[in-house]
Amino acid sequence: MTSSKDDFFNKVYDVVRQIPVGRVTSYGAIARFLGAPRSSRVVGYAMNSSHTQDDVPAQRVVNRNGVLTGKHHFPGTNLMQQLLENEGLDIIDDQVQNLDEVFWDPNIELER
DNA sequence: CAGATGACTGCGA
DNA sequence: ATCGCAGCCATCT
Repeated sequence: MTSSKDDFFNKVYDVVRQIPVGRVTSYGAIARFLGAPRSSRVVGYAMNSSHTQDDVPAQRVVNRNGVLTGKHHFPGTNLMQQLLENEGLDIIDDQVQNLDEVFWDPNIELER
């Protein structure tokens, strides 16, 4: 099926699913991997619809700062932080620590 | 159809 | 170094 823009969402979900446990990535990295470095916001929008996908660990997707910008979109209040900490990550003040160590860039790991 | 919003990013002051 | 503004693209109202 020749998909259309829906394929973009699908690609986003696919990349997010490939994020290893204990790692995180940024919206811009995913957007860039999809060939749309300027569509970082659209990636976030796709995550907003990620609730339709059960296999999308959206908690592993943070902004370029390593801040859990989308944590407010999760049920509860600190669920996103708890999930990441459960994966072995250190979160302080809704911000991922050692971001350089846990950062997972699809453009590098997947070598585009 | 047009305007506003958003889980972002980069540049300028 | 910190704060603010503009750009970009898809969806929502």
